[in-house]
Amino acid sequence: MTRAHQGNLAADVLDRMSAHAGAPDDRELCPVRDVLDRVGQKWTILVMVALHAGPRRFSALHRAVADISKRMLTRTLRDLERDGLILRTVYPTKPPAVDYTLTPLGRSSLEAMATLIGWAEGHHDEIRQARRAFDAALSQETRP
Amino acid sequence: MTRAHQGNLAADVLDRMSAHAGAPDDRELCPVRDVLDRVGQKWTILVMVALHAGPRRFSALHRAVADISKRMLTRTLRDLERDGLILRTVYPTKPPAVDYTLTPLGRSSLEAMATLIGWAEGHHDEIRQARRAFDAALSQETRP
DNA sequence: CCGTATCCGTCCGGATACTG
DNA sequence: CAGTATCCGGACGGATACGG
Repeated sequence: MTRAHQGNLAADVLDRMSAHAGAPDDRELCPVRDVLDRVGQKWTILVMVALHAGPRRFSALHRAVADISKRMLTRTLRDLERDGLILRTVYPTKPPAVDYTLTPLGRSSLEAMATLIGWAEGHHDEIRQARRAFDAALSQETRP
Repeated sequence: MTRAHQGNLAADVLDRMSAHAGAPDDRELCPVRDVLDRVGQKWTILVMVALHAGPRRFSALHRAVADISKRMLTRTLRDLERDGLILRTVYPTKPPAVDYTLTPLGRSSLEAMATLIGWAEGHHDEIRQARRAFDAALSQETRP
């Protein structure tokens, strides 16, 4: 009775969610909103993944993520640091160097995300196919 | 060599992501963006969870999610239908009735989401604590 | 090197009113 | 009942320029 095995854990979580599903979840009360909003932010995942292999400096991250602006990289890193998912270290050299590392909390969150990422990879084709079918059906009823 | 066991699967996914991390992921190429953008949408998860227990009608969903507007409920349902995650069925009664059901694809995606939801529940306190610490440290250096 | 400051367009999403 | 139509504020996020 310590811990359900993989298969039923999901159902367990979902059942608990169904219970208080209609609550006015004002972020303080709803962990799901709080966490998933962050995950949904445009750059969060990419930055976390870039950090997965080890500590990275600001400029290294800027190169790794490629099409992120400095502004958005800074904002994303600040948010993650504030949530305790990454650690920011400043070395008082000249010019100063800064690096970012995943905390244990950050690593565990990344592993939770990996489940979803894996699902995305595995089912992306099905989704794209469903979309094409939907769009095709739509344009046929509009202009027969 | 067929398939890694649970623990290493996450690392496996992440390693593959690290590889092509800097690609100009224009949605067609990057399943991660594609799927996670949807997950990050404000109402997606709540609606999916509401559907978890079984088929629901439009008005039932409207009550279940509580503070969603009809406009946003409609949009969310359309998006999910387009992606093949839910199925919309119209009964030509008078007035018409419509219900929504998770497809097998939708159910499997919900289970992937449940991992993240579970993580969120388990670590929300740590995050809130990290935030308080961060904010406290910030206001001290600004006004000592 | 590592950011902050400022400006500004875009789009998400809420409120409201109307329809078959 | 199950939506669509329209309006609109505000947040998200990019470009650019500047600072320690």
